[in-house]
Amino acid sequence: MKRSLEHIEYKEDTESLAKFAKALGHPTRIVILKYLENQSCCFTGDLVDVLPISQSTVSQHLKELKNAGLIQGELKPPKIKYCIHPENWKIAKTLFQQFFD
Amino acid sequence: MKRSLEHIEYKEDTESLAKFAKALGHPTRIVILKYLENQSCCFTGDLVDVLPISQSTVSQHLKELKNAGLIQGELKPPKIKYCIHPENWKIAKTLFQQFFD
DNA sequence: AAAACCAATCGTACATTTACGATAGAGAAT
DNA sequence: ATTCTCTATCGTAAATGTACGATTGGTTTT
Repeated sequence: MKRSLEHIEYKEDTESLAKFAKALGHPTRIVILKYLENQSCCFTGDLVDVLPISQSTVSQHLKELKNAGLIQGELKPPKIKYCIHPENWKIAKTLFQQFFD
Repeated sequence: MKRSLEHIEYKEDTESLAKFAKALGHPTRIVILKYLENQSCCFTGDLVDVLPISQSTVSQHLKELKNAGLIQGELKPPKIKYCIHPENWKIAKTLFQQFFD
């Protein structure tokens, strides 16, 4: 019985696309990204006001989007300004376009 | 301390996009869908031969893709023929296009 | 009728995700 | 220096995801 998850090798594009897709795989994160697309940028607090979830959960979702490379955070003390990460956003867009032909 | 996960209401398009994205959120499923896009259709066994994972795991991934509506299965005894679900595929494509502008 | 084949499902183990409240830490304002 | 504000992180609980081998069930072939 094998009981430790093995990691399998995939092509880089496949991994990237899956990573981006995974980041998009929660409605809250879709809302956040749509918000950022309209506003171009915003602070964490703005999202906390808009979303029906706690501050810590919003922060967690932002962290995941950041880890996936879809957004970036800039220190604007005492706040943090989040924006779409333009280059990676473009890469993601291209990967999805290619994927769907 | 609240310890049961609440489900929050989102717009239908947001939910749909997140659902499709979630289904795309694993490299194995990306590979399966790419395979289906090229071949147009295939049997479970074909995928088991190609992928470095067990039959039951492949079956599980197929189930998730089916639940997300991205593929459909047709009985071709003793096999099962899987194809892209054209209508939903188109919907997914459109949602991603809209999302990325 | 029995054997063979294919693929779904079951049972299980472990990892990851999602949510919360509480706490911490960095900077600004008093 | 102390207080206030904002947000990340910690700790925790519950749900979901990912993988496997074993089993089951339907269909075909023998």
